[in-house]
Amino acid sequence: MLPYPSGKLHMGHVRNYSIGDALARYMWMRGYNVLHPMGWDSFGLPAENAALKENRNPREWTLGNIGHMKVQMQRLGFAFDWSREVTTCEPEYYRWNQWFFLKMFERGLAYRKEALLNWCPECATVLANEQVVNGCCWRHETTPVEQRAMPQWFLKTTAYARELLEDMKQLEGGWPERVLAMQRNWIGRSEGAEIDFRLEPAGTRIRVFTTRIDTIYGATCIILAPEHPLVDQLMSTAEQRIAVKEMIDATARQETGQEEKLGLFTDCYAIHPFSGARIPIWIGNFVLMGYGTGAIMAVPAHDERDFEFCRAHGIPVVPVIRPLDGELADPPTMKEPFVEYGIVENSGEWSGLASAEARKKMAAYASQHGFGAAAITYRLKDWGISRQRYWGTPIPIIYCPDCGAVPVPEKDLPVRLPAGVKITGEGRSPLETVASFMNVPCPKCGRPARRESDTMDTFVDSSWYFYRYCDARNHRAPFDSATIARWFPIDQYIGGVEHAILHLIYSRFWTKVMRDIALIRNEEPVKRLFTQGMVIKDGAKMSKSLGNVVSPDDMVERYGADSARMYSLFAAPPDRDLDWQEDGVSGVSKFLSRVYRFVTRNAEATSGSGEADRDALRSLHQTIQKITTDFDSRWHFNTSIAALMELTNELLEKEERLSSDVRRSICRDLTLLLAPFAPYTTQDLWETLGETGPAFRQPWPKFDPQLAEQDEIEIPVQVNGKLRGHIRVAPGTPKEQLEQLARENAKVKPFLEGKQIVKVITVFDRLVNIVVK
RNA sequence: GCUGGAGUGGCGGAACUGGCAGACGCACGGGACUCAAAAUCCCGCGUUCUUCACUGAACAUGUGGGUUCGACCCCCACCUCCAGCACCA
Repeated sequence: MLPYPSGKLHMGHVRNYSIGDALARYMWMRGYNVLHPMGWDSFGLPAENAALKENRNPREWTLGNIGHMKVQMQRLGFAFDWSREVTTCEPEYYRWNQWFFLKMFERGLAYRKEALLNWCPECATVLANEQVVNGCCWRHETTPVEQRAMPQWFLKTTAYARELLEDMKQLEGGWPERVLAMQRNWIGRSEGAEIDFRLEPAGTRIRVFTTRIDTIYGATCIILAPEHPLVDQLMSTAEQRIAVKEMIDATARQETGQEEKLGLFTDCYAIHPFSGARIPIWIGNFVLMGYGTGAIMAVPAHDERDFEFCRAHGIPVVPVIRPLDGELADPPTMKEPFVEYGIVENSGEWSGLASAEARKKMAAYASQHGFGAAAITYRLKDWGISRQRYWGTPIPIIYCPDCGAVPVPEKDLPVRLPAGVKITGEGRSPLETVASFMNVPCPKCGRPARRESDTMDTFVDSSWYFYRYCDARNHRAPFDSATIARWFPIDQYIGGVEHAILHLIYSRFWTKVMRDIALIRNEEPVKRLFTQGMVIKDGAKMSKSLGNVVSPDDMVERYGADSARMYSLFAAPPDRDLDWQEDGVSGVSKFLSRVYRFVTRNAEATSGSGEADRDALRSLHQTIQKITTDFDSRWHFNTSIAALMELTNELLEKEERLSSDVRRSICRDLTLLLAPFAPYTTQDLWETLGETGPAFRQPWPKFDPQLAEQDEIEIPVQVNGKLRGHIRVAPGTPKEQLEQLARENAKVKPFLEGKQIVKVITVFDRLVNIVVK
């Protein structure tokens, strides 16, 4: 066995794949043709960092790892079509990643700019936003990340912000509400207005974004983010600049949730565009450069943060919104701002209007007079895809001293990763040190130029791997459009909720871009999404970074692949978190052994009375119905498996009294019912039964309602809603008769004596409830 | 604070459309087989009371109300836990 780091594939993955695999097998048995792309994370951070530590060539190492992971998955018996496997770390996949990048570059959807990046001094590398936890590196929880300014490539996801948000309507019902909520929140649309304040006396405009233009007469100062471009101009002395720098540093040191609102006065003033008043310009650390315009108008009377800031720095509070059921607040006695809508007051000609109306009219006025307009702002930011890493798709750009950033011509794709690169861990892109890679002639003018040394984020790979899977060996295009039209959008996607705002936004974005370049016609990649719960171990999510993983290999060793897989489905419904308690696996293992023994000893002709045949067949068909329903509607595989256990228990009890023919036919159906969950056991049994071919390609057992029908049912009898007895009747017994039998029942009678029967509620075939007084 | 979700035995969980609460499994206790152990099989297993016993009763689905013949399920208020976002103007 190859060596590999702790649990590359762990029970969290196994659970995820077991759900998809069970469903795929079931769909096959129901006669569907199923394409089943499986993604797994085998590239990127953990692999590269581990390699870095051991100072080995990441390519060999990672490929070995992928190979091992594949072995693990094959050992676990996932019915994935390996011939279509998409390996995203091969030059052919790079080619198409680069091809997409060039298409986006042509359309202005890929651009380069200087940006602040998260930097972990411990790892000596950059981190993506999502890898920063509480201001620290996710791998070094006590090491705060630093910010480093670096030029980097962005994909313009913001160009699709509106569409990504609006198209979520198409996903409603098919996607879990919490994922939609997270995406809505992440995209963060807010409707308001942008307003220009003139700087006095220079006349430079400061643009602010507000959702509450109706409160603008209450604006008592302007606050700029410390990183705002105007700050340099307004804070011209050395002391002032040092003060700004200190503010930025102090803010960086603060812990999340305990921020203090720091402020600096600029000694400058701006002119209020509505009232003409002269208001001071401040710098505040709570104003974010990354949202809106990086500058706000502070309305302390009607915004909590502004209130806190202005009170702390002695800036006046001017109430201009009157509550619908109250009076305009009195500044000296105000304890908190009034943040709701109300009636506008002290606002010139706008006084007396309702907030909602004032918002519209004031924005229109600003627009007419050229100092503002209604505006919509999104929280979503463009996707920074540059990584200073060896392992990834090289960004196909060449920097020429004369021509600037020149895209690599399509005919020269793919740009391959050079071999034999030493990973130094110094935090610069490893490719930078490879002269043969870096130095190339400019594609435009032919003079010496240098390649881009960064590689792409691995989320680029996962954004479209499932498209490629449908046509994995295509060398002329990323995939064939007609093939995609046949398979897309994906009917059912299954994954962890941790992808809600990463992979699942990126792949939606990628789909929209591909649609716009006429490669595909579907607008969304995934019609229905299922998010399985996490696997919890020792109170925390099972994950590589936390090191609390349970290796599937150990489980396979001890209980077998089928038991490990089945337990991951049995222990909890798939959408709920699963607390990993290893003790439970033995129960599933015992169950499989019982089935195995039952089927193998009944595979050949046996003898038996046959008096229990009817009952056994009834239970079998009730089970078929139950599992079929579970698959078709709600995927509660835990109850499906429980039903199979119940059936097996009953069959073992009745075994002696079953005829040979019935035993054999039940063995056949039982084996098939187990096929989606326990592939190895099933296949073994299938062959033991003298059958050939894969069990999971057999037709799913057919439910026969006549065989499932009960001859006699037990109906509960209640008195005043309390259970007092049961009556046994044939199904379909008329209500009158049920009522009669209920009254005469020996258990029930004592509760009726001396009482007056008010009424009797009889639910056909279900229940009788006698109401007495 | 906002958003989404969850609270049922010692534990994981079941109860599908408002109709027998605790399926199935784990753990535990008792027994059979065995020199012994493992494996396997059988029985018991919410709490309290009641009966010598068979049995029977009351109370139980986070808390408090409500609707209903009947509520784990629907409505109102609250508590706790988990997850995500969080100075978003």
